[in-house]
Amino acid sequence: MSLKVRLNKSPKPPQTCLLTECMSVISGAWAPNVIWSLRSGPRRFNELRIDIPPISAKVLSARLTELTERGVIVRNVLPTSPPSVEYQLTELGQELIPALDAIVHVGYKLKDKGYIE
Amino acid sequence: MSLKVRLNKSPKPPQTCLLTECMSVISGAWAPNVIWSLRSGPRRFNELRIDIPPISAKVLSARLTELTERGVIVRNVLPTSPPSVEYQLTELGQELIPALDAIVHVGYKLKDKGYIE
DNA sequence: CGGCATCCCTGTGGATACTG
DNA sequence: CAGTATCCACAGGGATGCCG
Repeated sequence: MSLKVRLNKSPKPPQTCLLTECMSVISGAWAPNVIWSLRSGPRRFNELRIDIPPISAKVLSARLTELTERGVIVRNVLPTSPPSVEYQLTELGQELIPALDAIVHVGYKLKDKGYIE
Repeated sequence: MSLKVRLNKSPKPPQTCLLTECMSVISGAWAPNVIWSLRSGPRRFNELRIDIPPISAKVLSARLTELTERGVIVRNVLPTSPPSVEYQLTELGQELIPALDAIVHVGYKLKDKGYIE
C-alpha cells in the first residue's frame, strides 16, 4: 500500500515579497471597503455593517481585528451606556487611501472601456 | 423530512462597487506580481514563471488570461521557430503601476514598524 | 451594541500529466 | 515553449446563534 502523501501545499509560503505581504493587508474580502468607509472619519461597528451592505458580522469583525493588528486602524471603546466602539484609520492607514484612490481611478477607466461590470 | 435547502451563497454578488470590482482585477493570487514583473517591459511566459518563483503554470496562465480579458495586458505571439509569446502591459495596465507603487510604499512603512513579516 | 463560536460550502490555487 | 486538463486540499467566507 502506497502511503501517497499528497503534499499539495507549498512548504514555504509563496515568496513573501513586500508587495504580496502588503496586498494581503488590503485584499481580504471587504478590507478595502472598510478602509474606504473609514476614510472620512471614525465609524462604529454597526455603521460599518450598514455602509458595506452584505458583509457578515463575522467577517467584519475579522477584518477589523486584522487591520488593527496590522496597524492600519485603531479601536476605540467609548464609555457610553450602550457600549459603542469606534474605529478609525491610523496615520499609516491614511496612507492607504491614495493607493485605493489610484485603484479606483483605474477602475473608472476600466468601466469606461467596458472591461468591468 | 425537511429539505433544508442551505442557501449559503448570497443571491446577489457582494455589492459590485467600483472599488471591489477593480480590486478583483489585481487581487487574484499573483496578479500584482505579474503586473509588477511586466512593469519594466514585455516578458515571456516562462520568464514570468521564473520571475515569480513558486507560481504554478496553471495559475499563471489563468491570471494572464484574466488580465488580458480585463484589458490590462496584451498577448503577443512571436513568429519564432519555437513559438514564443510575449505579454506586456497595456496603457491601461500601466496606470496600475502607481497604485501598486503606493501599496508598496505603505508596505515599507508597515515593515519598518514591524507590522508585517 | 459589538462580536465570538459553530458549521458548512465554495473558490482558488497547487501538483501532475498531457498536448500542439 | 506555452499552455490545458484533472484532481484535490484548504483557507476564507456566509448563516445562524449565543454572550457580555
